[in-house]
Amino acid sequence: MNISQAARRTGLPAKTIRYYEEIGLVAPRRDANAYRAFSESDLHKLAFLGRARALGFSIGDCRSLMALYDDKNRASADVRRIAQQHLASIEEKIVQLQSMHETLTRLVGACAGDTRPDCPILDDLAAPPGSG
Amino acid sequence: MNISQAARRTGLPAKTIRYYEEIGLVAPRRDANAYRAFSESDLHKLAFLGRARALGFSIGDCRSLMALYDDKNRASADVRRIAQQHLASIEEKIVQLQSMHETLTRLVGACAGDTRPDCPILDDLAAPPGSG
DNA sequence: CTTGACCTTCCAGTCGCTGGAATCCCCATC
DNA sequence: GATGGGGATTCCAGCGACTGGAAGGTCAAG
Repeated sequence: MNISQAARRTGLPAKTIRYYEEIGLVAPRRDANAYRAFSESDLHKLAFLGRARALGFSIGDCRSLMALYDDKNRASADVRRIAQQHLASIEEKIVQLQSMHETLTRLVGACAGDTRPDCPILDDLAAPPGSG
Repeated sequence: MNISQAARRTGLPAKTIRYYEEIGLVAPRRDANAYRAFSESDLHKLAFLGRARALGFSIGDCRSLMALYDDKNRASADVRRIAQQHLASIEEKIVQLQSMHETLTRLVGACAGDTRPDCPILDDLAAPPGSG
């Protein structure tokens, strides 16, 4: 199967698939004309990667997760640890974003958004409340 | 004032300040020895940038916001539009992260996390529920 | 034989820094 | 005047995870 078909089947851009090969996440065999030939197993790996990436796992995590998937003697604790750490970092990001969201919502709410120059958003960026 | 003092006063790493100069966000004058000499106005700009970046604005947005800040004939609507677009993108990110969080929480909760290989996390990555 | 859709590789760019090397400057001490 | 240490400077490379584009090879159809 050609790369464009593999792309269609996995939902990953062909460019991304090539990149995954380059960094050693998949290794499709090659036809005589040097075209990549994807097996069902390759597709399975790519789909695995796609789902892991969609859950926000880093490429490094994906590599570890695939290795664990392949290791039939794995301990599920190892998988769980990776997932839990990722979960924690997601929680951190959410907290940060929510804090930004809160501040921005307040500022946007305070700004008239008209043709006049007065702007609480800029005021806050120039000197946050309680600074003087 | 030297760069290290400017860094201390603004809370930005010296490297970041140099980078901001490189991309034209600040333009401290230079002493005879080529050392950057930061004025209070430079510090103010850097602090502005620091706060805007802390709210997640892109460098491009920061540039626009600073320009608006300097433009005493600005319309607050222009500022508000930038902030609102940013707010929308933050909301998008939060939604995405929350969706990841939900799935991961479920998977982590379902995984025994012991020495056995059975792992719902890997099962899900290999073939999500409802796929066959 | 040409057309056009595919495939290949390789290089550059994205974003916002960050680390490091090589060099220079300034001040204090001996 | 030499030396040492802590600044400062520039420039180049790299991060993560792709993405875009150029230059060229391949294949099936007409």
